[in-house]
Amino acid sequence: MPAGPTESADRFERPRVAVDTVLFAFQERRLKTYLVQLSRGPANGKWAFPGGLVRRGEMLDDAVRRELKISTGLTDAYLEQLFTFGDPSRDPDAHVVSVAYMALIPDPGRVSGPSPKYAAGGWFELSALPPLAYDHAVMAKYALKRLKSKLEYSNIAFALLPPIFTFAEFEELYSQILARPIDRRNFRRRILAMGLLRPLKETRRGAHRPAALYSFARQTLQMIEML
Amino acid sequence: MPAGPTESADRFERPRVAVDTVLFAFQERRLKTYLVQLSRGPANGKWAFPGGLVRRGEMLDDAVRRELKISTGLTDAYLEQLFTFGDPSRDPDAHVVSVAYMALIPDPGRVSGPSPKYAAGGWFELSALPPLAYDHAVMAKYALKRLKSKLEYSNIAFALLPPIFTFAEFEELYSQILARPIDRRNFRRRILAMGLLRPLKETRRGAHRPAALYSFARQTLQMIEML
DNA sequence: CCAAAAGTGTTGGCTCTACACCCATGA
DNA sequence: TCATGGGTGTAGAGCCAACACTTTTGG
Repeated sequence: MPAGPTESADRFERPRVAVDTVLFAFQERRLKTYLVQLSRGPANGKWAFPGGLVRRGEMLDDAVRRELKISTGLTDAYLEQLFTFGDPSRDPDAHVVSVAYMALIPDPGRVSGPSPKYAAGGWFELSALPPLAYDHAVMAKYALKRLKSKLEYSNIAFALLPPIFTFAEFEELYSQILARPIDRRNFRRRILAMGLLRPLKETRRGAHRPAALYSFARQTLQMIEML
Repeated sequence: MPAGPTESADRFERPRVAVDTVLFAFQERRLKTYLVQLSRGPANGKWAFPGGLVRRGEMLDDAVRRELKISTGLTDAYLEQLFTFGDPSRDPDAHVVSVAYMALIPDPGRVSGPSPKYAAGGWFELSALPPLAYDHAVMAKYALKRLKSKLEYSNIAFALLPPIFTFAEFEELYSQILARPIDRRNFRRRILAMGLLRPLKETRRGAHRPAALYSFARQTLQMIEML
């Protein structure tokens, strides 16, 4: 005697608490985000950011990490709380208050397929998202806005880049995510002057002139006026 | 046969959702915040920001407005969501996830006493807060930080000032909240150049030279580089 | 030797900061 | 006329944006 959606909703006296995670990675010179395809519920077939209900006694961050592990296999990511969405009609099935997080990782290749809980999972360019469930399109906009603004006044890029990278990769990340061209000379001068990056002695050899390698001076979030 | 705190906590399968509101007003040349004194629960006697549980089917903003009305009689305020606090041990009595809001009003004199739900209520200077319940001291810091930074890149001051004011009052608000001296000439030049304020034709007569009056050009939040 | 990406300086304009005196009024 | 808060201008320094060619390598 399974409960239908409506009856199910009535079983809860209070709003439920969930977390949803907008996971970003920079891959093939593009910012991408990870989505899962729902296989049940009123939004069946639509895509969504991975998320789920918070358990009793669980920290919000722990709930995010748990869901991230289930959906992607990831055990480490930079996490930042974004906003809490509480419109009772955002999920037609029940009153779910969702705390949205942004997660950043340097290497999207490490992500394993989603759990059987979902029909599918994959990376999407932000300009070509499939139809999103609930209010997740709003979350996507909100997350991108936050990421853009943090790029301009913090060293948050460290969470999207591998430990060692070229200056061109660093600059490409900025110009792609901010969606505007960046003056190479001015940008390099400013970044190096503020000591954000640590120049390494090695270079990366490729098809052309070798590129000097850098790593971040600090791997923790620092607020700095950048642009 | 009232339930004790422990038994009460066990009745809920899931975390509960609450809102708490850090209400700011600028009065007597000082930034003040409104606190209520708890008259029951494990934090009995301590002070806290007004708040309460979100009801089923209720928007978060509506819950904030409802609690604000109960605690202060206010029906209008600028509201902004700050952060969601979800540590399960933040309330020793139950797992309560609290969505913190900042509220701004121009006239603290309008606030009426708190509901019988609370032992007392009143305005406090931020430098002299009484012992706060739960994690409300963290909320206070968070709210102040947000207010400071928004003063620097938006016209949010409109929500803390009456419809008509002198430039000296406007400047005093900035220098007090940012806790640093402001160069009167440079500040005035910049603010007027960016068209943030609308000069009125009247002046305010007092004990000394009359002061020109201003109002905000826009009464809605505008993001602008200010300082 | 050619293609492709890496790397490098200067200048003019603009913005920001520092700073001190006169003005208008009521008492 | 005096006390008090209101109101005003300039100059030097520092910062920012615009801008194009040379270098290094692999193929």
